[in-house]
Amino acid sequence: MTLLDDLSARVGAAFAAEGLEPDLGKVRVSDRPDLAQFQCNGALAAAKQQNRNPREIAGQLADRLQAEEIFREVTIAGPGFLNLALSDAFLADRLCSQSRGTEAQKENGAVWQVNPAEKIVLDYGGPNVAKPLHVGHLRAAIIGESLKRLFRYVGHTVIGDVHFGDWGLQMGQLISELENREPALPYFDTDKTDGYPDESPVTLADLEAMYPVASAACKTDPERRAVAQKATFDLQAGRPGYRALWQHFVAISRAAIEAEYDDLAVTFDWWKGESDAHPQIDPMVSDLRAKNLAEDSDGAVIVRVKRETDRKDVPPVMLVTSEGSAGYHTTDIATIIDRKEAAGPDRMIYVVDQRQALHFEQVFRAAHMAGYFPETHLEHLGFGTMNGKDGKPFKTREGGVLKLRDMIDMVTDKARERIEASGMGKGEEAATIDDIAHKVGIAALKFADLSNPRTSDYVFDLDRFTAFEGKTGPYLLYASVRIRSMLAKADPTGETAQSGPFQLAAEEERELALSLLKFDESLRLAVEKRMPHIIAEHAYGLAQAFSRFYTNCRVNDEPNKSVRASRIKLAAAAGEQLDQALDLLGISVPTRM
RNA sequence: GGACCCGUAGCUCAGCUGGAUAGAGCGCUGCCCUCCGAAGGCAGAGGCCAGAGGUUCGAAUCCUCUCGGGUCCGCCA
Repeated sequence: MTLLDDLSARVGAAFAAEGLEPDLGKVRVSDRPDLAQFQCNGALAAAKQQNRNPREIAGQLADRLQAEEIFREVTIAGPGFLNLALSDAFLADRLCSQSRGTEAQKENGAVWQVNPAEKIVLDYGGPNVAKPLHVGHLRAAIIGESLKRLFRYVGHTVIGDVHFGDWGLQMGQLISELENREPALPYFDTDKTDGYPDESPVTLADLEAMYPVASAACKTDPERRAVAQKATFDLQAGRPGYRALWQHFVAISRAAIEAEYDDLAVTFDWWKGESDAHPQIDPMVSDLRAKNLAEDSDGAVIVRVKRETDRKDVPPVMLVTSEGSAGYHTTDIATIIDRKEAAGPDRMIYVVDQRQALHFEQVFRAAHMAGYFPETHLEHLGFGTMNGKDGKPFKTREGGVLKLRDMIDMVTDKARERIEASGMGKGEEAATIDDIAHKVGIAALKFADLSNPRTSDYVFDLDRFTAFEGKTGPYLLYASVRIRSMLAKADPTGETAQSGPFQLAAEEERELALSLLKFDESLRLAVEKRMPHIIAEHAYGLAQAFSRFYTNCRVNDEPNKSVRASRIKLAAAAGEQLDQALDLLGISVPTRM
């Protein structure tokens, strides 16, 4: 139970005792920290329902609550707000059990656990063979990785799936492009059915160069397009040479893409591709026909998913095009079947650009109608675009799409500049500096992204993101590193933090304790709303609370031994929770800066 | 044409299941380093919450309309 749930239950009980609805006792963090720590506005609603004076109701509630030991002070204010302050003993006790809990639950969870726990397939990839990752993949990766960690931390089982684009027309385009360039290769010899070379005939650079050429040619030249379609068809039908070639393409692309994701500290459990769903497609189309859900229309096969209650136009799902190929609706529905068979999950969640919202709605409806998976357990979590300073989706100076690799280099270089300018890392080896610069750069990028609500667009601003001051990733890393370095000096053995009670006498100690205790509520909100920025906010608020504490409370040279021990414990708890929060955002902290 | 999202401080953005004096970061002004690394701390200036109506004891938040910006709307995925 989170702290707010606990308080709400207690206040709700007071409402019930007054013959009022207990739900009205909902407690939240006060929006007037100068007046109270927490507040409850339920007396106003109760007064409305019963046509009574809100201040009178609030007064009766306050009398009841004041009798409870956990409240230091319960007052009424304004039209009937209940203002609550908790006793220091309760805060200390609660903090103590939270710290113990964190210690004891390291393996299986957090200060707050979901109930019931689910098995979730989380899709946050979507890279394609032969196409380097670009900024469009960045947000899915960053947000998805964070959600994966959050879900796991609170008890869910999560399978992260990259959903590799390894199957469509692009494959035929690449195969036919290579056939044009090097027709003598054994893969194109129709008499041959096995014994192909183990070594790929092309490098990653070749592949990445071939794709745009092939793609452009197919757009302008119908003949080229027909050849590519034929190659796609043959590949899918199992032509041995094409299959062997395809495996090379997939393998070299995957290695490159996986390395880039690694750079972002983003990992996947499954590297399944669209090809894995392919065997499901034909039976699925037959099944949909048998269920009278699929119908012919203009030479194509479609599934109508529009509903009477729709206010907007929901076009049908394009199952098979008039050219006879499966579209991406089809692949996505087949993937649902494949995932269900492979893992039997309770839920499937897609972290994909907001602009795909209609697509997923169509797919989910079709899957639901066919009885493949309940629509209520299929979620599309859309996200906004990362824009340039002109407010339009981020482009390079030349107007092209920025590769992720270049983006990472850009932030890393900037981070290195900042580190050198600030005199950090002096005396460190070059390799260490490189590691720090990389971590700082990635933290800058990730925190800037995750501190915005998932659904919002935001503006990419390199200087702002990489600053060591303010609400940035580098600042939080710095805060974490400094807490650790301070503790190493004050409490080299780490023993102090293990024993002794928390003593909360100074206002800053109390505020830091409160900030630490709000973590559970942030976790719950972040998980329920699927919004990592709530954790980012919490991490920053915690760092601020720590700064105030550290500015105003002596630690190392505090003469009173038990006060000193308590403060060391507080600092250790803050450091630990800050690192935990950063980890949930997918941000790794360097040991030194 | 239809549907959805968004207009909050000079800038970048929170807050939106209605509640007290609308918050944060950057930038700006003035103070503050005898814990550890000034990362910051304290004080301050800066807002008709796009505009107009409506519901309500109470609206940045809910409803309607207007203006401005963005996105999507069956055969590429």
